[in-house]
Amino acid sequence: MRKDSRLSRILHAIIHIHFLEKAVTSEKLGKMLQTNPVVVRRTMALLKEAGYVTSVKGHNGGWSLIKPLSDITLFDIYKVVGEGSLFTIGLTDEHTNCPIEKAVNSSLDGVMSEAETLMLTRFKEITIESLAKNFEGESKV
Amino acid sequence: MRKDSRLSRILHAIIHIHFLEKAVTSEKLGKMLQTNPVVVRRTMALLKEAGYVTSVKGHNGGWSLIKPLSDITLFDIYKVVGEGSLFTIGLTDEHTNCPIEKAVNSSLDGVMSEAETLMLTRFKEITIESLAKNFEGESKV
DNA sequence: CTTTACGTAACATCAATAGTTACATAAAGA
DNA sequence: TCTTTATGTAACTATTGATGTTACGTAAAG
Repeated sequence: MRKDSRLSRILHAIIHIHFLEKAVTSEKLGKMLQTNPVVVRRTMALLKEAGYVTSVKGHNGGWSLIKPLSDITLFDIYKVVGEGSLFTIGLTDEHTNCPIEKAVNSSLDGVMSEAETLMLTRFKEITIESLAKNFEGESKV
Repeated sequence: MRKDSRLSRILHAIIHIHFLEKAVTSEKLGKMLQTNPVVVRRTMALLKEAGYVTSVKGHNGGWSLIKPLSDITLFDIYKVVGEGSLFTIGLTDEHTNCPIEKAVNSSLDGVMSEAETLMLTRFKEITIESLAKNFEGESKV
């Protein structure tokens, strides 16, 4: 199944923007992320809507951060990307009348909920700033 | 993203088979699972290959359990379905040279691995028999 | 007024399960 | 032996959402 890499991509982009002095164009971000400028705009639009970045048109335009990375958690960005389930495992018809199916779904759902809670808890503990410090000693751009 | 409901579906099927006296045809299982007999065969073939059920052709044929449900865990069935990642979150190019991307991927991967470990641990703790007992007091077939 | 960038619509691509049709094969039963 | 019942599979199509791409529109700088 094709994966949703928007979370990973946004994090990557936001940290690059953080380390650059000027506004960064979608063109440049596209090269850094190895993707298309339109995809960059589409993805960054989510961040903009959530109030983490601004965009400026025309010469010297591009994307800039509004909030410091220390104020943004992985959970914040996770919410930006959206609500889709975290898991590739799907339950069958959830409005079934079959008690067996209900028991199976309930059990799987319980385990997935527990794992989701764990993940979101971790996401809340991790600031983007801490990610940006995870490669000390290496070239930062 | 389209979900993989094979795990849920196999569990549902295996418990129905358990509660029925005779071998169950793909046709009947299809009705119970609200799907197509071919999809049932395709999915059950995985179970057969792993040695949990047998199939018999011709009159009075169909699917039967080989092992008792108490000997099968949710983890066993999870393995039957296959190795695809549990998460809809994907990492970007994992062979990148960009230290930022590496840090991001590493962090996301850490959280996902922890959650996966939790899930698989739970899966190992849950027998299919326990699922089949989860609806006492209700009609069992 | 030209160039630079974002903003966005519209469409094609991809990936993996699910759904469907069609037919081969094996086993039971008359 | 012939018919019916089932599995076993191949070969498609449908589905779904991110991703990739082309094409314009619009705003801002020079």
